Amino acid sequence: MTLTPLQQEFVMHFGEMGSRWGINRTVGQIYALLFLSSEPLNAEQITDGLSISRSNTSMGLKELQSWNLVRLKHFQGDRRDYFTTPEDLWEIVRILIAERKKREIDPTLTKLRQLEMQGPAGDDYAEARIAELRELIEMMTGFYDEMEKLETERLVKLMTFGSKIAGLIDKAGGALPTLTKRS
Amino acid sequence: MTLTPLQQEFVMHFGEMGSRWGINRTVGQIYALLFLSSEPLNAEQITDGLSISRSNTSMGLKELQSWNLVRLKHFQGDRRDYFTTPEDLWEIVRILIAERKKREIDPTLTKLRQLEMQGPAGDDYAEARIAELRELIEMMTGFYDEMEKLETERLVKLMTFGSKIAGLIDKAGGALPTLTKRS
DNA sequence: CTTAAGTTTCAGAAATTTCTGAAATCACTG
DNA sequence: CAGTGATTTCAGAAATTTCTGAAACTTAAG
Repeated sequence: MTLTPLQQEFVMHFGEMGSRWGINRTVGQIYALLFLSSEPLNAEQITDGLSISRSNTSMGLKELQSWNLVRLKHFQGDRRDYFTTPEDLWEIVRILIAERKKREIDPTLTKLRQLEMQGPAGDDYAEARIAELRELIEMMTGFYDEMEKLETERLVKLMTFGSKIAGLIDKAGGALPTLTKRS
Repeated sequence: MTLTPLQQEFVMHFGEMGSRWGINRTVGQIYALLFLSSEPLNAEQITDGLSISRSNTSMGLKELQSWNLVRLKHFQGDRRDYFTTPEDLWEIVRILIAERKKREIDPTLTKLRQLEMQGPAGDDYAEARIAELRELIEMMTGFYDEMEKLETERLVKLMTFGSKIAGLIDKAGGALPTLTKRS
């Protein structure tokens, strides 16, 4: 299992970006390799394609599975697991956003609500700030839920509207809401 | 500088979430503390509020400044630097998204374009996959650029449209585009 | 039941990241 | 321009994360 120079570069890049994306180098590399492979790969192929230890591959695949980013495949008469990434890139994007929301936002929303439940703490500014943050996050996750429901076709349409968007918003909802604050 | 229990919990939470957000514990804590403080704080107040070393505070503040997440303030007759977070939460959101895009997306887009420039590498599947990924990222960043331009009022309106969004898209852009792929 | 292929777990090694205290730098004041 | 208060830098210590090899586990076949 030798990688082409193109695969090499792509895989290395994903490895380097891994830490910025909240996964580790190996996980990034495994994902990149699967992403570029037209055929599903098994753990051994990944291990030697990336020159890492077999156990590291196993950990990485487990991590990718917990992210829902890989699909399992089997072949007749071969009991090894084979892995792929979803063909449809939009599905990958949806998964990524959903998982990041789950890991990076939901816990904080829960915590903010919990803090508000504890009742007045005698620090009006902090309490107001927390409430405001909670409201903002709720608005954004509400919007996310709506986008999530849209079929890919509609999403693509929305994304390609370009500068038409502003006019659309104005036409749709009547007057602009009154502002209560200025930054 | 003693923190109230509310501040304590909030600060600790941001510290714990820090690593998931791509910053370290201290940076998360410093930010949380500033976020809840109605008054700007100087490095010493932060240092002893969080019981960390003075140099760690300095590093953390530098990091936050590189993220554009804090504002510098000065007082008459006091030459120490005081720090705050922007009052307007929407501004914070905008900054966060812009910075994450810069760190997590732009380098990859650059790399993908560079790989395509290198010309045919004799791996059709990988090449197609890379092109497809590049196109998708371009579409998404194009959409981001549009959203970025919107004033907060319009953004809020869009976000609160809820289920009206789908209908709006259909009405605005004529027929749905034909699909070329199914996942 | 035994064997063997495949996979996962886990304790410690290696690497990386974060944090500290001391020293260096900066910049204002008298 | 010396002195002082504030801040930054930096080398090493501490903590955390990642990676490995060996052992344990799982499952199917003979």
